[in-house]
Amino acid sequence: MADELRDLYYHQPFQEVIRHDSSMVQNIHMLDPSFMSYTNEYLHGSSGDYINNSLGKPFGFSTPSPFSSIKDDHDIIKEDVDANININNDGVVVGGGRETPVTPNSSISNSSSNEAAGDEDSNKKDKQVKDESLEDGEDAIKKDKAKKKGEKKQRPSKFAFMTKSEVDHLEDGYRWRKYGQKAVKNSPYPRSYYRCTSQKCQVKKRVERSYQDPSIVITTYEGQHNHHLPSTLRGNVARMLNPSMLTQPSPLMAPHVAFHQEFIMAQMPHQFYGHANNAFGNSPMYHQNLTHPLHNQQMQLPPHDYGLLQDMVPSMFNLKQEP
DNA sequence: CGCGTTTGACCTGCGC
DNA sequence: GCGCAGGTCAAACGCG
Repeated sequence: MADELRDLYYHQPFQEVIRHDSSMVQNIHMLDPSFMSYTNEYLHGSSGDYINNSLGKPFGFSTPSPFSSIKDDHDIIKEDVDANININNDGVVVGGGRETPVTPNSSISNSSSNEAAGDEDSNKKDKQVKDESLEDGEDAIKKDKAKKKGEKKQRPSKFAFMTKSEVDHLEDGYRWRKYGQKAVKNSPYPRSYYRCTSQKCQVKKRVERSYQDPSIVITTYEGQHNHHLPSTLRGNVARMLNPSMLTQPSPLMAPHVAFHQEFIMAQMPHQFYGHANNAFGNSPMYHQNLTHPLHNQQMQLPPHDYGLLQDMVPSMFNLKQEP
């Protein structure tokens, strides 16, 4: 891809998304999956994870996908079939018997190759393999190899978004324990690895700063929480549902943090914030924040795309209670 | 003392 | 097989 083109695609998603009073968090934007693929390749060299998990199309563009040079769309579709998600030629994600329309502006990066249960399973498998190898060296290794031969290692569900923030580790309501930090190739900024501190919860997240725009933090969630928000934080989240919070932020939470958390959770797909997300059902603020950035972006699009926004918002964010 | 961070070592997957 | 890069582990440490 030509360098100018890269720059164009890189900057496109961040055009005037949302402004907040706080200078700390100026805008938040969910990553379009293919954009995430692109940024990761762009930022860190070829990264199979994200490319393989690509869905949909990049911001601000209709067909054809400008990222086809990175990976053939058909390949992407094939891989996402495995993930119980498919994409038709109009960029509509189809999966699990439901259709979720995704506009070219769709910014959710949900690379769900398997759900959290699978994630947990794969983690357990990994541990099991380790344990076995400790118990019985050669046999375990043989078993392991046989497993690997027969089945591809499943990737856990991932969900990435970008945030313009001065803070690296963004408050999102859950408690995280940092378990690693690595230098990122071609970037002066390290990548941090966090794990949910709740027992038996296997959710992880990676946090890194874009070296192209150091004000942008790229957060990638992996897995699904199997527990509710910590109660103290949940109280704050509930408080944020009150539109008056716009002028009266929670005293326990800095305005930018409160805003940030609410925004993240409102945008996050249900599967990633299963329990907590329900709280945002019909919050006026919730809609205000959601439609705003998309609307702004939509201004650059052909009129027919605007209709998709109406389809997308309810399907993505109308948080239905699971039976 | 409990909890979270830091950091070097180690493991794993992938491309050549 | 080798080297590289990403990801994880776990001991040491800091903090409240």
